[in-house]
Amino acid sequence: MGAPVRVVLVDDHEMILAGLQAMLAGFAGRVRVVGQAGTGEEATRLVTALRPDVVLLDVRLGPESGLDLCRLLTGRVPEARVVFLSVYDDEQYVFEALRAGAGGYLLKRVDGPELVRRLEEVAQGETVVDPTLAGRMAVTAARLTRGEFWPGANRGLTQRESEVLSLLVGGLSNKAIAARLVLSEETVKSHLRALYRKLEVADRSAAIAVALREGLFR
Amino acid sequence: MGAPVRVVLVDDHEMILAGLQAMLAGFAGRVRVVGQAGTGEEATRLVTALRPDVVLLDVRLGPESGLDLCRLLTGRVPEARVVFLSVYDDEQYVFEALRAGAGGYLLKRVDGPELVRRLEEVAQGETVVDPTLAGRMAVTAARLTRGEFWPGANRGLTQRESEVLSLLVGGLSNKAIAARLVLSEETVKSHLRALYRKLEVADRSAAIAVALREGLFR
DNA sequence: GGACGCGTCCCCCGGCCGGGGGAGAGCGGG
DNA sequence: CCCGCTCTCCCCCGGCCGGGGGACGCGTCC
Repeated sequence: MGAPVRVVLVDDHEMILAGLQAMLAGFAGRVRVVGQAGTGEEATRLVTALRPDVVLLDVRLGPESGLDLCRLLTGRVPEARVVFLSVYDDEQYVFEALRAGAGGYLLKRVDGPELVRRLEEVAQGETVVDPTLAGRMAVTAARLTRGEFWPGANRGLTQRESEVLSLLVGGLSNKAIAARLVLSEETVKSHLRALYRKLEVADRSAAIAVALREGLFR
Repeated sequence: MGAPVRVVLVDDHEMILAGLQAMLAGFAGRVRVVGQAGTGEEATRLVTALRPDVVLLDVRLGPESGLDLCRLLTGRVPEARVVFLSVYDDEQYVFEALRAGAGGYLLKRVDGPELVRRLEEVAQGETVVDPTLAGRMAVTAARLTRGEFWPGANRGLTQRESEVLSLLVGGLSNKAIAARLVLSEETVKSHLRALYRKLEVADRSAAIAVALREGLFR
């Protein structure tokens, strides 16, 4: 079995941190919490200093994005595996998390023994995804991984437009896209108008159809 | 919670059958083994007669193929969900199993409580895949699912609804769909409302996204 | 410095869309 | 024979969406 898995917890809710500590307390031989942080900045300092095996990270970190933090951490400390802990059981989130370099995506309803098992697996290089989500994803997966990261340039799409398009393909409304990208709805509409012109379509559903046909999505 | 999940066990090893029976014996209120079979022929007879919620199936059935049996069973008794139980933790097998209409793929190292939980999930329509496998699959994915059928996942769409959906996926507006099918626009809207309910989405773009994800377009 | 592209945000307006009610016809099974 | 399902069509209404105008700051390139 070897040494216990060294874990850093990151969540902006004190309660969650305490809960996780309690949950993991009974498994001292297998998992050891070596630090906890409430903000991205704290987390970055801790992780670079402690170089843990796993970082357990909430997707929403107050105003900050857990995804951005994940990208930062995996870039800076590649041997530390980032596992998201979230309440959102949406496949879309999982894909974004994995694309951001995450080593796992678990739902907050896991219990202690399962969490410990997952942490051990992830420390050994496995990628762990909540089983219910993973089941659905197994069927979806092929399509989404077929394209590369940002091949939107085929139609002269800008970076931002590609991002908007990928969310559009995910079936999100203008409002939802705005929320996801932290933008005004008007800005999203503005990008969409440009998108429709470039894709030579009249509305969002046709845009989705074209994007999928030409593989412009993510 | 409702009635216990009715399960039929299929394996060519007497020992495995006995083991499963013993494992599930302690959960009589949640899972009930209503039959067991050692061959594909036996299994087919049992399943068509008993119409269980779940069929727990070994991938290797002596000389016979569990996959073929799965295809047969899902074709003949669509409401019964087939879950494979295997020792092979190879992604390839999982994809083949899902393509054959399976509702799940678990490894023989599951313990009682987890197996029971999985059986309940699968009976409720979830697709369950062993977490370690599923994690890998999420990243590696594969090319196997491209445009394949998925018997278990038809959302009870009527003929007409499917036609409307396929045009919807093509990016057509209500008016265009009406013209193509020689219908009133109101009729199209009526079909769409039913479609949104069945796909559990709020609008056309989300419907397109779901349809493409789940491959229920024609 | 000026032109240009990009990203952000704002206004107005008309039309399409989604949700809530229906209704009537046909068809098959209990 | 009636029930349930499917398919067809209707009205109203509120909200979302798409298209037309912009504006401003920020970089880059010449």
